[in-house]
Amino acid sequence: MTETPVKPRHKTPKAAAARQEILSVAARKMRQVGYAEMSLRDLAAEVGMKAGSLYYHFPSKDALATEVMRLGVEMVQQAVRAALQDCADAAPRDRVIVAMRVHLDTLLSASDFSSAHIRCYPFVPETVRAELTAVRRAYDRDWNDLIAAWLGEPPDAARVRDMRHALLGALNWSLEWFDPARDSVEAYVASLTELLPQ
Amino acid sequence: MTETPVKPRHKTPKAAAARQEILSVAARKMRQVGYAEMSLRDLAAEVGMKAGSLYYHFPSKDALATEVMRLGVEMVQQAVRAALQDCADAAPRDRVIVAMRVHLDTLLSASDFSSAHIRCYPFVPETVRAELTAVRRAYDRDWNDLIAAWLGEPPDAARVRDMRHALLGALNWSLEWFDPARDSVEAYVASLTELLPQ
DNA sequence: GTCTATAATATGATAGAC
DNA sequence: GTCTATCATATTATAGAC
Repeated sequence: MTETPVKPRHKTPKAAAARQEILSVAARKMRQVGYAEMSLRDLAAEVGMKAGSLYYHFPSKDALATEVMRLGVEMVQQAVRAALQDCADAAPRDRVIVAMRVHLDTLLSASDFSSAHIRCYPFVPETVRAELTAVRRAYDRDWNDLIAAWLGEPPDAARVRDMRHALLGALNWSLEWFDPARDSVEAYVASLTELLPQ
Repeated sequence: MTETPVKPRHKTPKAAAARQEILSVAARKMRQVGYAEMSLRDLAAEVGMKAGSLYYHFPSKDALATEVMRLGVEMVQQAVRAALQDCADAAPRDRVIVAMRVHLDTLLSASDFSSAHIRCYPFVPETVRAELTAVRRAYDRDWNDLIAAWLGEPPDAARVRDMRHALLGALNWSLEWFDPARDSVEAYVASLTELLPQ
């Protein structure tokens, strides 16, 4: 019962670094080509190792994908939460706009993990989706709170949910059309802002 | 130069029926499990034939998927166009709302082809996407016209495009959350209507 | 038109050397 | 920790019988 390291997750620093590299490349591949189309041979080659070596770090392709997608939710959630803390006293409508901007920026430039999650979730194995339910719900709740504060009393759960679906739909769908050479996050957020009732 | 049948596309009525059945099942599978995850063996089994037999009707999996997705755009486009003709004299904003309702209804209940297109397009082979560019652009133009009429003068191409992306994002994203047992197209369209400036 | 049989290839995963 | 080698299986696609 003496001092034991809280979480000796990584056997060595080298293992931790390799694991991180695998996750990063996997996130990029999943975003680009999808879950089913990402082969472990290609992934390993881009990391600089052989397919079999991946199994030292992850027990299965599913487990690797789950980790990528779990990190993806946590990253966008943390980014949005941090930005909201920096404008804690702003008007509720302005806080919604801040959250939209940060969510969008995370998807489009900051995190392959977040965009991989959004693009791959629909077609990932049921067991993987099940493991992501909790983190997804937690992020949904953040948006529900934000939107409820904006819409004001009385709180109408169905209306809040519809607004969340509409806003996140307008944001997440950008993965299908956004071209950094032509579009800007700021400009799109400005257009969306026109749609939010004062 | 005498009367020749305009398009003797189908060798026999039986072939035409089988081809249609294959397309319908493929649309459902693509919507449910995605393009890469749809195996021709499973598809053929659900149609009631063997995998090899599919090649009598389609030269490749890509060609089959292309046809499914092409039909998907045309179906939603025709449904929206028909509805708009029925309210040709309505106010531009109301015509946008009609188009939203019909687009949504086509995705969510009327056409597996349309929903298969939307869900699978991001991860389908580049060659398939290339063949769909023209039909997709045509449908985009319909929405541009509709939105331009609503926003009025002066026409601002970037603003019209942003509005199209926002509206279609809010609609298409419903494939990720809509549950017929809980949600209704009418209710969601009503919520979206609140977001459209008068 | 659909079948059987099979070619050619790719995949996720495992065992054991180093 | 990573490698080589391989297993077991799945895939798209083709050839030819019926």
